[in-house]
Formats: sequence, C-alpha cells, structure tokens
Amino acid sequence: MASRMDPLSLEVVELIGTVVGRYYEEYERAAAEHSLTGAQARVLGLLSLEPMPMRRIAQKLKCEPSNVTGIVDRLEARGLVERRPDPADRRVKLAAPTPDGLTTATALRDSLNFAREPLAELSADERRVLRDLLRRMLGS
Amino acid sequence: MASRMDPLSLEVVELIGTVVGRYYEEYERAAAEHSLTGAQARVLGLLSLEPMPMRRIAQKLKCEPSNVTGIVDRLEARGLVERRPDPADRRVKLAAPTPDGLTTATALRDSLNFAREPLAELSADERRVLRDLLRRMLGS
DNA sequence: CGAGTTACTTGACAATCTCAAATATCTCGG
DNA sequence: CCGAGATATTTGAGATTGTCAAGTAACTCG
Repeated sequence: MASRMDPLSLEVVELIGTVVGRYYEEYERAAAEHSLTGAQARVLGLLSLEPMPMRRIAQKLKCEPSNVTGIVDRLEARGLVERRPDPADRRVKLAAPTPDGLTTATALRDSLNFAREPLAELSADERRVLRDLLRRMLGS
Repeated sequence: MASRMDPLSLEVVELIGTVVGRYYEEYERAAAEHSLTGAQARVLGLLSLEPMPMRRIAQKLKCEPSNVTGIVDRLEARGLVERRPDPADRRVKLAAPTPDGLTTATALRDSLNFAREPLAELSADERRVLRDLLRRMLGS
C-alpha cells in the first residue's frame, strides 16, 4: 500500500509530482508562445528528430493512430509538417517537418526554460549526483 | 539559448522529461483503473485533502472556472463528489468528496505505483540526497 | 440604496482522445 | 498467381477537456 510508504519516499514522490506539474506548465506555455497546443508541439518535436510513419507517432504518444491524423492535419494546414509517401510501402505516410516546421521546433526547444531556472540552483557536482540518481531510478 | 546548455544539464533535463512521461502515464493508468479521467482524478484527489470552492479548484488546476463546472458535474453524477452551500457566502459552492469519493481517492493513491518501483532502486541515503536536491531545485 | 465586483453556470466552439467501420495495400500459404 | 487475412491510414460519432463571452445571483462598500 502506498499509504504505508515511509515518509521520506512519500516526500520524494510529492516533490516529483511538483516537478511534473511545473514541467507540463512550462511546456504548454512554450507551445502556446508559438500558437501550438501541447500535443502539436510534441508531435512536431518528435518529427524534428526524425520523420516517421503516422503509426509510429501514435506509438510514441501512446494514443490511437486515428488521433494522430487530426493532429498532423492541423500541423500540415499550418505548413509545419508534410505527408510524404513511403517508397517501400504505399500504405504508409511519412510525416516530416517542413523547413518552417524545423525552425519552429528549434525555437520551441530554445524557449523551454524549464531547465535553466531550476537547475541554476545546483552546482555542477550536484547536477552530476542528480543525474546519476535519476538514471538509476529510471533503470537506464 | 537552451542549445548552448552544457551537456550535463541537457542530460538532466532529458531525464526529467522521461520522469514526467512515466509519471503521467502511470497517473492516467491509475485513474482509468477507477474509470476516471486524469482531470477527474486530479480534482477528486484535491478535494479528498480538503473541500473547497469551485473557484479554488480552478486556481489549483490553472484553468477557467467554467471548466471545473463540467468536471465536478461528472464526478457528482457518479456520486463521488457533492456541492454544498458555503454558509458564509451564498454565491460559493463548496465541492466535497462523498464517503464513496473518499474511498475512491484513497484507492487511487494506493494504486499509484510510480513511487514504489523506481524509488526501490535507491537506498534511504540516496533518497535523502534526491529529496534535498529536488527541494533546492524547486526552491522550497 | 445602488454601482461595481465576485462566484458560478451556460452555451458555443476548438482540440484531443477513443472506438468502430471503410479503404487501400501488403503478405503469405496453397 | 490468387485470395484470405493482416496492416496503415482515414473517417465519423461521441465523450471529455479546455477557452471565451454572457448571464444570474449574491456580496461589498461608499
């Protein structure tokens, strides 16, 4: 039972919850700055790393493929993304960022302030410790 | 520019992004287990700590009060929450969990496994260090 | 008392999400 | 090679979440 967790672990979970809240808030703010919704920003960010089929976007977002159709539709309508045929399989449509989309994706990454402000509180040594603890927590 | 951030900070941000993703996933899963949406689970969780006016729920969720109306409507329709008059101000409606709502909120907290699994990797000492780093990062 | 503010709801609309069904294409056994 | 079944995407219906503007009721204060 979570209610039997020790107070220390409970506090850590509480703190992580706060981090999650701030991160999301910051992400939505950065997306809105570019007139994008959070979902649109996430898809554009994904595609800026590597074009991919609609289905794979759905897997990354953990949602139904039919949902991705609408999100990519809106990004395409704004000229940030385009659908290309997959030469190897005519069923597949590869979503890829346009030059405009790439620019927006980069600007979006740069305006995601979350990192700077909170991490500035920590020294390099502390950041290393934090990195190692997070790595172990995530089992990487 | 975020792109000029040092590699260490970039990695920490990346790791935090992963934590955020897993936490959200886990939260939605736990909510769905009780046939609740994420938003409904968040409101029920809030109210289980302390009944509060609609307006304050909106402030906590950082959304418009009109949005809260619908979410509380659905929780009320399921008998998990009730609206009570505020004796001090007849404009205000206090949302409070029913006994059923409290039970569900507790079950929800207990089924939120996020904490256990990842934190189990860390010793008590390490958890203390993590707590202190997160506290400082969040400026509490 | 009355003007202005505050709390909540309602209605219209957009975006996100799910599910079921339709279409086009691929794959593989026979 | 052909046809059955699987796969990729889209479409359409419907629920939920979110915004904004307008409406109603109740409070506050000069």
